Amino acid sequence: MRLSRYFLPVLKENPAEAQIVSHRYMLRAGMIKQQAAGIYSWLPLGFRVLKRIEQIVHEEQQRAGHIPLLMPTLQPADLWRESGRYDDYGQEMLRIRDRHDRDMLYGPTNEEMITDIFRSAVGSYKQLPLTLYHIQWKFRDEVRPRFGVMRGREFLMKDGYSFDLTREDALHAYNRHMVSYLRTYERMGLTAIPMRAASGPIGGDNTHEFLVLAQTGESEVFYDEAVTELTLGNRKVDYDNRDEVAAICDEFTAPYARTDETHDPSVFETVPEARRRVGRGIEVGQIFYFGTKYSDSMGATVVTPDGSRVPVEMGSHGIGVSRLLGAIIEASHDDKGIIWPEGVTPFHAGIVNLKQGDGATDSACEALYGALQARGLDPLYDDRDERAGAKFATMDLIGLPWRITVGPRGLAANKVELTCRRTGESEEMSPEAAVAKLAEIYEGR
RNA sequence: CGGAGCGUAGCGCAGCCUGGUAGCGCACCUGCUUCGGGAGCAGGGGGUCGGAGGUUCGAAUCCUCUCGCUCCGACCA
Repeated sequence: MRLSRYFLPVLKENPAEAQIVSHRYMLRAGMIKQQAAGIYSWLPLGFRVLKRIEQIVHEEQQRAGHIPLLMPTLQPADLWRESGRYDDYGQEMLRIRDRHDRDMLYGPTNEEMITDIFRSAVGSYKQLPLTLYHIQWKFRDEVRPRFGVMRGREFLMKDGYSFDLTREDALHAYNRHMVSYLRTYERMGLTAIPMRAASGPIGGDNTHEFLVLAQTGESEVFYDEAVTELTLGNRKVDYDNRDEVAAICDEFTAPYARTDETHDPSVFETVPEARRRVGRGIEVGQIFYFGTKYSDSMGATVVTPDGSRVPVEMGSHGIGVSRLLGAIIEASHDDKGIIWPEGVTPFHAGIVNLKQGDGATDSACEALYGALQARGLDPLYDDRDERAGAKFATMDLIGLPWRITVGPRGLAANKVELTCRRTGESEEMSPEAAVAKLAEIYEGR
């Protein structure tokens, strides 16, 4: 993309309403625009990142064997009357009436609807296991939205629903989700720690929240530092192998890691003092096994091998897709702006032309731009007629992980400068070498 | 929903107390100079002061109502 033809409305000054760093930078970098309290337009740069995150979530869900579909944002109230939640949910649920006076709602979640889909099409244990998911906009009419996309009213969420015959099968689905989530967050450059969560009124015994450590996090967290050092890396995982999947879950849940809701000081004391940490975290996902709550009340049953009929064992598993942008920025920024992890960056690299209009630099930049694209990369070429300082400031703000600086001085020796946003380190090399290095960095991503 | 505050140009703000025909910085447009970390000079465009009603000769300013947004608290992916 050529910046001169793009739509990137960056702000030099901080908007007054933004309190936390991710909100400030998302506004300043021209990623979002607030349209009402907790409701945002996604401008081109923000939209790109949102789509990258969404893509990673899709890939990892499907790798785990989960099947995508898409349910509507608006739902009929009757489904929710069946489960009893129409009355339970309270003011957070946005209720709407259509022209025929039918009660509708803007879905805050989809358990009822997915259960309805399931019961109308599945009747036998032979069709299990099944996990269906979608990535769809949700609405929760929060009393007090804040922190930009971290706590909006409208938000994009991946929610998946597992259906199994037995509790044991359902726990495998639970574990499968845990591992797929670990991989998902890792690909986004995040350390998200699974922490035992409070089961709440639904009463399921198995639920974990995934927390990204950040000073601005909403929840206080207590953990063994050892948990932050665990990674999946390039491990191959066979998601059908129960023991393997369970072993990974054991590995990642063995060190103490809890939110204030489930924190147990007496257990925490058993962690060696040098490794005990208290911090704050941003919740970016939750997995939940809840058994037959909805299948019971809504009649989602299957016939078992012995001919009897039982309600299916269910779980629901969510990732806060739009919230992740905020979480990633909270976890990865400096005083100049955002620092995108390579896995989610809106553009792979920025090209800064230091002397727009100079024949040699212009053509060198054009050549680089074409060469990067030929290698399958997506560069942002700052071809505006701006001074160097302004171009650098913009690049730093929008946080592309790599920058190629092209000026007449370096070009005289056939050199451009490749700069890492995260470390600030620069290296001079030929344009060809810069392209080759970037291609190598992004290989496999 | 309890408490506090703010709506004046695209963004950040002053002006309001003490009514008298709206201002500053950034951004934008034109020209010249400048050109490796948000340039300088000169000129220029842009605002029914959130909305409605009221008081007054006269309202951004005072009064009433209303809408929107923000912060603290309770609540939440």
